[in-house]
Amino acid sequence: MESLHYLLMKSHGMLSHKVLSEASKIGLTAGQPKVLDFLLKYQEADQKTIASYCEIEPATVGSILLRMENSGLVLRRQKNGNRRSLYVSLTDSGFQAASQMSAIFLAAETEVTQLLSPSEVKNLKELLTKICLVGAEHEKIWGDKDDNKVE
Amino acid sequence: MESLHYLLMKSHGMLSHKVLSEASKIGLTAGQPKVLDFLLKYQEADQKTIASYCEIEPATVGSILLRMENSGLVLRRQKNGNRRSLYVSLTDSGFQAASQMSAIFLAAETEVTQLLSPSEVKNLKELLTKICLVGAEHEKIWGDKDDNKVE
DNA sequence: AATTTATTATAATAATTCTAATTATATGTA
DNA sequence: TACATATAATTAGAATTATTATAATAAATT
Repeated sequence: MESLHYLLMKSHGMLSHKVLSEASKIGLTAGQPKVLDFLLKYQEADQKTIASYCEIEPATVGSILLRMENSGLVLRRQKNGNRRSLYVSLTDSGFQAASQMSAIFLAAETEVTQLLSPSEVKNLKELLTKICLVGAEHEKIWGDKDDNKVE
Repeated sequence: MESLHYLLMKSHGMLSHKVLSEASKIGLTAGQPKVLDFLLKYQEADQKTIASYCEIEPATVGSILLRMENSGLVLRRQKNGNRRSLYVSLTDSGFQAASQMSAIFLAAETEVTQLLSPSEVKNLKELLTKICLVGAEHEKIWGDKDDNKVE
């Protein structure tokens, strides 16, 4: 039996490669799909929250968002007189790209889980969710923004 | 329920961050732990095989191995008169580093699975293995099945 | 044997990400 | 208010990764 590290590296790598291959066809670069995924789900957030969700550094999110802003996918603006945080949201063009990505995510997930039954997929997601909860204790993302979308 | 893509990104990211944080303390950079993991398990291989295992591009493996060779972790040499493939193996120093990494992998896995029972961890690994098998069909590492889907 | 095709690695370049330090802003406290 | 501390984003520079093209070699075909 392979190590968990290997299995996660490989599973994530396979899914991610499929996603990025499709994403590049609609002009998106590597860091952008996960940001679009977040914004489609949560509408808007400051950059620090996006960094935490995407498991990348705040400075990296900054450079990704700069490119996305330049290509018209997102807006960054201040909110409620807070001049320290920048709130990020999708433009119409960004919403369109995010919707396309959503379909791409789904197709890639279907492909990599082709050997699993629906109940196994559900089981897998529940187990992975328990791993994510360990990190969530530090980050407090889960729980205050609750999305009850069903599969 | 979050998407599989998100759950894999987050789980892998959490585990990977813990691993890399420890790896940097023993002088290893981001790409090196997974290569050491492979070599500890399989002793030696050509660069293409390592790339496939690590889910990264062959050219990227080349640059990772160049750095590892320069820092004395691996050897690259020809084998059986084949001057096209380079066979990579661990030096003593590389074996030592790989052993340290092995303990680090284990500790990180234990930490991120702290909310799972042993049987749940086993279950999780089995499900992830089924995902990895889909990729193996294309890569013919673990066996050959003909696949009608081509991109 | 000679030619063609496929494979493996490398080089050069570009893009991405990370680390550390900096700037600006907000919050807390005397 | 003044000051210290904490927070959010950015900048600069280094390191890493991916992409594309090329060289060398092996294998296959004629």
